[in-house]
Amino acid sequence: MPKVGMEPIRRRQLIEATIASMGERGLADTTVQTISRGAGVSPGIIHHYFGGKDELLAATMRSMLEQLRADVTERLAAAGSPRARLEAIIDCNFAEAQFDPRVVSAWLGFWAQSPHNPALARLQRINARRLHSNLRHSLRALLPLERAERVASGLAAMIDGLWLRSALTGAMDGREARAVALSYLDAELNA
Amino acid sequence: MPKVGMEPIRRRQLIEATIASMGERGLADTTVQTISRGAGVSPGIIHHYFGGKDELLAATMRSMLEQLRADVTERLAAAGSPRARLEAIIDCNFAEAQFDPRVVSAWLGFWAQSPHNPALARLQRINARRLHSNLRHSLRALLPLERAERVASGLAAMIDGLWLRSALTGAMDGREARAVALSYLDAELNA
Amino acid sequence: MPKVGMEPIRRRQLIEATIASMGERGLADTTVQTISRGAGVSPGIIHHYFGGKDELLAATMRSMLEQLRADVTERLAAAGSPRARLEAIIDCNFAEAQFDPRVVSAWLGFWAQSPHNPALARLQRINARRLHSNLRHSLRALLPLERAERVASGLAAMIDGLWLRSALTGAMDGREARAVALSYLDAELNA
Amino acid sequence: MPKVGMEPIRRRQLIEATIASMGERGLADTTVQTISRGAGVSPGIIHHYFGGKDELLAATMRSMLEQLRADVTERLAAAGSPRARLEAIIDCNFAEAQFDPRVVSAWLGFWAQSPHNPALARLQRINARRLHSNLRHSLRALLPLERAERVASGLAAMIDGLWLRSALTGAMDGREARAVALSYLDAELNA
DNA sequence: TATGAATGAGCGTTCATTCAT
DNA sequence: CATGAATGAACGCTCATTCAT
Repeated sequence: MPKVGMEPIRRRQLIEATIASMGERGLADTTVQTISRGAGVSPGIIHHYFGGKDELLAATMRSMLEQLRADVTERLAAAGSPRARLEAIIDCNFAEAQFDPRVVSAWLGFWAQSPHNPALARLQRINARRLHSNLRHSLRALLPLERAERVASGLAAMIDGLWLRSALTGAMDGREARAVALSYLDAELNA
Repeated sequence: MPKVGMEPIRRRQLIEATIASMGERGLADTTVQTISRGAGVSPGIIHHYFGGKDELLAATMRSMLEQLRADVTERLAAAGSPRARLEAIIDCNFAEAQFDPRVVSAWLGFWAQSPHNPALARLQRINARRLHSNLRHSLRALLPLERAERVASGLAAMIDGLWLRSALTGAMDGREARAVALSYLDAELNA
Repeated sequence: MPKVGMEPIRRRQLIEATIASMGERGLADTTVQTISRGAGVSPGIIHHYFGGKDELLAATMRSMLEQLRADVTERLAAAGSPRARLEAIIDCNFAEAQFDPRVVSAWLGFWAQSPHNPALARLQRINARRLHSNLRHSLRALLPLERAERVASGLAAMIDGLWLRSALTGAMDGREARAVALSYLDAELNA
Repeated sequence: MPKVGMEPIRRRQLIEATIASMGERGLADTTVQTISRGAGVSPGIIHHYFGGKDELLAATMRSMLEQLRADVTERLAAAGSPRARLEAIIDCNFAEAQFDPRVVSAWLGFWAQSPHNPALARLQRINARRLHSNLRHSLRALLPLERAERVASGLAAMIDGLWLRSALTGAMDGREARAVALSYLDAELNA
């Protein structure tokens, strides 16, 4: 019998190595070699388990999205009020795991590539819609429709923007980002 | 009989072609060939005028930053109050020229690359600081120090985030983005 | 409890799958994977039973030659005259099993490879000699030496050429090929 | 001004090197490296002038076909009778240049690959039709329709078969091949 | 000033083969 | 007896860069 059950282990290893390489070098300089070397395996294994580099990149993005989605779902279930739900969403997006510089840098690479790669664009669109829809749903209980829409767009943009600036400047951690976003939310709710 | 005075013309041509290629294909698929073909010149000319691809990319980013900086400077000079200055900054960032999808997409590429390219990182840092500093300076006249800092960070993040989402989803134009940002500003000023 | 007596079954399976793959894809695109998938077994099994791809290819060619040789031997034994013997040789070479497009296409691949592969070249040479010798032996009873040699060469070339054109154009079946070859034979015998 | 007029020189160089490599190693072991090394240029040049290996292979086959076609056209123009025309066709196919072992070996590679490569198949089909049509046209003046068809098929097959056996066994030169083919022709004409 | 021919390192991918199970 | 995970060399190809003209 062959060595069995390696598939999920190898897939996880390779996805982690992809995030690490994107964080260190950026997407442009992330090659099959840098990934496989980082995972301690041979380059050929990527094609064995993912069929090619593109599919590994898509799987990596899917994995990152899924982790975020699972976090949000769990925290939303425990939230008792619209305000608490909004706070939960913000908290999840700025949780330490999501604010890991390597993860944020990987996001940045996917963002830049997605307008030119249908598979990534699709994932990106799904995520953007989910964030906006989650925000709008909770805001609807607290604000009139039009303002709820606007604040949902603003909060979504601010979340992405805070991530972005953290990737670019490194001059902000999750706690600060959270404070800025909550300050915005409260200002709009109290306006 | 050599043509003289071609340098500024060629440099501008090549920078425009770089933005166009980055908008159409993304940074990853922008090559010396796509740029030179877009400019209607030979690949060798890039090295003649810029020394190499990297320097052309940096020059392109510099050019985009300079256009934005010039815009802001001009508009700030005409603004009579702190509130008007803040509005001018927001207006400039969401002016039509800055919101051109090709330009936004080029920005996205530079953002993704800059953590791994010192020349781009330097330019990016200067721009981020200028935006933050401009915002903070005007906000200081309207808010206490700590809140001014926080709102400056929030507004800067929101501006970048709105650009980002416009590049990724195309579902927002400059006018809407401006409204969202101004709504945030007013909410914080009135809080 | 190991399965015993699998060897001849597996070897036959793999040889059949090799012919099928060469017929469908050509030798150049026939890989250990296409063969093993076609046989419904794992790639490793080829090395278990044949030691490697090259030896499987040689075994496949040997198998095809042997089938032809056995056919010819049987038909020659039943032939009562030199003319009948020549007809038997032609018949065997254009029998339906030999004219199967997959088989002809496999032959074509071996022909192209054999000048650069000693094992295949050896098999090819043995076969070419056997055909020529069988033809010459029967022709010697009907023609003077020099003409017998020449017609043997001509018939051998025509047999291979008719196979070849059937592989390349598919515009000829065994019956037609047989008629062309017999027409040649009779023309030379009656000249 | 750039080094100019290199294109036809380089294309010819690379086509010659392709034939040489196919003759020495066979199509299967002919790589971009073996070709470019044989031509004394860098591997990248193949993509510069031909776009890729496949197009170089097709251009090589085209070049070989064109040489044969030009030969035949010239010789046919000088032939005064149907018999002389047939002889001219046979002569051209067994001319020394066409019987060069490297050229014959290259043909063999193309034959084996053409059923699986539309571009090669098209060229091969055109050539097969031209040969058959040339033969039939001249034979029509000497034989009834049905026999003319049959002998055309037979002669075409024999020409290919003699080439093939010369590639496989090396035991025949153009002069002998010519004699065998003419013997067949005369036998059929006198039958 | 400008060309485009030419290079060669490095890319993603394929594949025959090995081997622990 | 049989698997399929894993390797690593070699493939076709891309691309920034150089340079003779």
